Amino acid sequence: MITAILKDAVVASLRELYGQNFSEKDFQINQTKPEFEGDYTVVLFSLVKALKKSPDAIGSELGNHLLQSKNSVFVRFNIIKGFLNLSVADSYWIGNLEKNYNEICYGTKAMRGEKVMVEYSSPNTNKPLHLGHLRNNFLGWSIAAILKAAGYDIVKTCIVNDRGIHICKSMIAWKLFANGSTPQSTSIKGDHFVGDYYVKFNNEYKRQVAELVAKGIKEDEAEKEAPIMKAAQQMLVDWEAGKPDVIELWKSMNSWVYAGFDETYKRIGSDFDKVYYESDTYLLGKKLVEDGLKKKVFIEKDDGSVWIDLTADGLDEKIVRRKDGTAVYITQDIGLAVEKYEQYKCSQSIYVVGDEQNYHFKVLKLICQKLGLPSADGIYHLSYGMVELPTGKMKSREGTVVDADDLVDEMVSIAANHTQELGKVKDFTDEELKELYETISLGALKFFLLRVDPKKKMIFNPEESIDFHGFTGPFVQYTHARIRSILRKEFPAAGYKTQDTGLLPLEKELLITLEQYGTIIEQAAFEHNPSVIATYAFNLAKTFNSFYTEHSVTNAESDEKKQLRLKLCLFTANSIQSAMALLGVKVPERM
RNA sequence: GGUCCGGUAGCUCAGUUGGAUAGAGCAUCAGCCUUCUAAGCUGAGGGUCAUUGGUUCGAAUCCAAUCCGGAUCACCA
Repeated sequence: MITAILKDAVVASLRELYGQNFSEKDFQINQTKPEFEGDYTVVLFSLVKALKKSPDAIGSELGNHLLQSKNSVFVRFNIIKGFLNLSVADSYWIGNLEKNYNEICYGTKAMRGEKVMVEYSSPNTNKPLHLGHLRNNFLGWSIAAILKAAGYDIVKTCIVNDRGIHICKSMIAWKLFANGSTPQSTSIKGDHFVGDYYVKFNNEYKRQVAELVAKGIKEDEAEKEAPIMKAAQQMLVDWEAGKPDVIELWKSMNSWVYAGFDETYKRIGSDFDKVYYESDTYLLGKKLVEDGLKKKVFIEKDDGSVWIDLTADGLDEKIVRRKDGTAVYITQDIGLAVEKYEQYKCSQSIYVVGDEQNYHFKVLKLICQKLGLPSADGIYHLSYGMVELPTGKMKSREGTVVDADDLVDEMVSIAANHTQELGKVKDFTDEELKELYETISLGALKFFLLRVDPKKKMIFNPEESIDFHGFTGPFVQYTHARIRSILRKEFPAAGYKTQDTGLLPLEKELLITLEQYGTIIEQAAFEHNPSVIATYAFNLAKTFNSFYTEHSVTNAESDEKKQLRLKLCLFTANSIQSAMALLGVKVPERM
């Protein structure tokens, strides 16, 4: 890659010129700003002190030396105010084109034999998926794809929170209000069906609390005493005791939810290599508490509860076992971390979980380290910000949650309307149209959620539907479709070797952008950040569109140019397709 | 209160191992379809990078203080 070549060349030149050893970190390489001549720039200021020379003197000596070095790919240079601007030979860019224009794996790294686990999605089984889950799912899936492209073996997992008081609430409400109805009998998608009973529980609960308060009972007292809440708590006890009718109801309600989730997962493209269920894992970690006590990492208090003191690390005391001997959330996670490690031996274990749990994962990693677990150092919390509405956080109690299925449906219908208005695919069959609408609408949605830095919370305004113009998925998809349209007319001729005939500015700009793809994948993988890929795909499409309006491909000035541009088209289309695939976005042949 | 994260154009976001005149998209305005798909292209306007001070050749970027917003600090998960 050119930036790596340049860095090495500068280090070598500095050594030969001045007899001093510098490293890549002692100077900076930038892409040259468009208003100056050149392709890449060496910033000279940082070398001034060590060399005791003016930036201009270093620049001219370094520039000349770089040009004269053996096999140099640099052909010209100029120095402006301490910046050494270098021009790269056209033959370099054309060489990269020739080598990779139809290389499907372009930009990806060789497998390095290292396994990484990505846990994402992790839903509760008492309500359907919402917009926040979509961000989680798209992020997790994309990070897995990016790391795979960067040469890691990937294990995708999901932990299903299928037990606890939340699911008991849905179960109680179903028993009280459903009269035996089911998703089948009501034709409601299973996860929504169960979610509706969760809502019914809360409504009834609120009513009962209000009733008790009206009778003169204090509010916090009423919240504990409401019969429906007591029933839910009793149900949790019965569940843990394995009471057959409770278990049976729990199984069937969960199975309804899974059927609903599967439908959504299939539609949005989420998949997992291994699914863990909390009902299987919630007892894990108890043995580790014993070990921790022996190692004196944990301390037992008088009431029998077990704690870890993390105040020395700037955190608080944290409970790891209740006084009744039961495990808490963090204990399960310690246990599951060990189980995962024993099963897969991954060197890194990524948890895609919202930033509200930053503290939890800090504690988790620290405890695992103190216990000396081999899995500890590989724990990485990929923390992402909440998706908020312009009015603030989404709240299920206030009915401001954006439902995932509804949102996808709405996007599909917008995509359908828009496509029909444009009328470019009138010859498509119904089947093809349906597929196209899914491709465009999910492309818009995924791109929208992934183009923002995961760490940052983001605002979604349901009033303004997600755009199809500008920095969006459909923009990139459209560019791809346009290119494929050219390639259907004509394809690069076999065995035609492109000559170095002088590249036009837009041709070169496109080649430079294409050359950066490998570096971009590395960066996205290193940062665990799909937005790097989204930005790149957009820039590539934008650059191509400028080229496209300025220069004709099939009616190029010469055969020579036509072949060059056909290869450029194929190279760009392949790269767009590949980059978008890393985001989980498909690109259509026509739209 | 402790800890952590954020504040960049009217809106949504890039840019933060310190580098050239702070960039995109949307929205607004002005142009471009007899030529490979106008979901496109070209251009214009729009900024006290929250505030103040410091570090230095150079600060949106680093440091300190302040203001504003958010998360978290459960014998919930």
